[in-house]
Amino acid sequence: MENMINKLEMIDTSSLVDRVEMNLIELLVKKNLKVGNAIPTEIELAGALGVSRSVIREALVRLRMIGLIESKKHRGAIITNPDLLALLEKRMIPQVLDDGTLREIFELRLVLEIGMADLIMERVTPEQIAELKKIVANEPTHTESYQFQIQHEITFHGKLYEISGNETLKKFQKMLLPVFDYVHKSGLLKKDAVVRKFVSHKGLVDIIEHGSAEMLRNGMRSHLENHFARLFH
Amino acid sequence: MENMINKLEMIDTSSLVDRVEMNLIELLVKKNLKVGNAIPTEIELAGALGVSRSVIREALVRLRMIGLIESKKHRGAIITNPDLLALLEKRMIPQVLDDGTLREIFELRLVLEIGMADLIMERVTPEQIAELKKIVANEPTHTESYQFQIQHEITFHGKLYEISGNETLKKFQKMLLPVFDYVHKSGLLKKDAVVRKFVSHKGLVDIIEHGSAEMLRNGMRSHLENHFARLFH
DNA sequence: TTTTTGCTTTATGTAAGACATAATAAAGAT
DNA sequence: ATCTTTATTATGTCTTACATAAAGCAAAAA
Repeated sequence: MENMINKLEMIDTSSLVDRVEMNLIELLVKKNLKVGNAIPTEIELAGALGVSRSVIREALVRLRMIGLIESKKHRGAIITNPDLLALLEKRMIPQVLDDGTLREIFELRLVLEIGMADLIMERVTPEQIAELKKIVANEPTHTESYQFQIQHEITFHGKLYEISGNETLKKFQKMLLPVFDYVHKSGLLKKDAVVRKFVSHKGLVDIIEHGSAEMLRNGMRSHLENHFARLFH
Repeated sequence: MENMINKLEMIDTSSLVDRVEMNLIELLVKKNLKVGNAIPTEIELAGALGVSRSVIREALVRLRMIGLIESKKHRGAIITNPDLLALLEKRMIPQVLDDGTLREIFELRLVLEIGMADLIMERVTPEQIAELKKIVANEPTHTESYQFQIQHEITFHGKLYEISGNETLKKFQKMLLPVFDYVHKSGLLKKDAVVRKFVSHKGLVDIIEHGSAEMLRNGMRSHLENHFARLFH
């Protein structure tokens, strides 16, 4: 009895749209279509695959949602260079993420900022160093509003992402921003963490100008110490 | 003339589905629905919003694609906790990503692995160290097949992601795997890089067992030196 | 009583046809 | 040649209809 059941294979329970979706992705990949190329009209696809237009439409909506195509109203769709993260951004609604995930995303930021030291040191230009100096010159004092201090943090660290020269990384950061704001405001992290300053923004700039990647990694780790402390205890 | 144009407001060019989509997201967020709660049927939603079922369906497809809801066939949809990266995974089709993005994603891996040193050192357990030792004990020699060596790389580094205790991070790695494979096989990176071994897997395990986060960061950076060299020259 | 089988209900999956509308191209007017 | 009008076309939206899978329930079988 048991072994009889085990012999049975899962039967394909995918819907028509599921198969059409796969079919279309395959088509796009196989045909090696370039960015900007138009894809056939809904009616043509429906005819070619022998399904109704509603099925095609639904499959196309999916492709659009995963960023494979871009639809122009009343004009059809074209292949697009998937902006990997623009879409993720839509899903980044802190209110609907559970606490564990929010925490993990917060960790991810720390990981990224420490890990990108090599990219920064390799690619930073003198102009960018000047810009960084200008930013830290306007560093807010402790007496200024919380919101203003946060904004300054974002400006400084955002600049670092920019210097990394990795667009994907930068988009990632942009996407994570609302989460940080939310995590800070919510009670997710222990509020009563020590607010000691370790390596300051200015210290980081000094390292970028005169130091090494290794020094920057360690400096950044120290700079983020408060955050780590709040995560680990 | 100019100031006249500036006074004009962008007119709303969104489609009905666009608005219904926003409406539904708002509904879900506002009602503070919990994971697992069912949402009204398509017909009810169509009635309530005064639009046709097809519009509702299309909006629901979008919500499903961004992971806000999960549909059970013929039974309706329920709220779900969005798996941030499951969707991204679908878009990770190396063939449709342009070279620049592929390169950036490759960099991202290096950034992550260096940056996650602190998470590893904070959370690694004695059992996990034992597992790591087992993995490096089976290290393939240079004479074994390329594919086998790659597989071993994945096993080892995958374990590190696991030890980091950050599920989001781990999913991220899983998602990036096909890209690495592709990047290696394509001519995107200079093939003739020095294939010198710096810190070995075994060296990393030693650090994890007896060293510090700082040492692990530096060790990992050294371990990945070949990759960096190929990126930076 | 327990288990199996079949029925009914319900919501979604799929189809087909119709018309509205916006973007573009073609034709016509100046 | 430039501007305006008019087709043309593909998508956007609506409607209706029917097929089908899931779930619960009732009837039948053990």
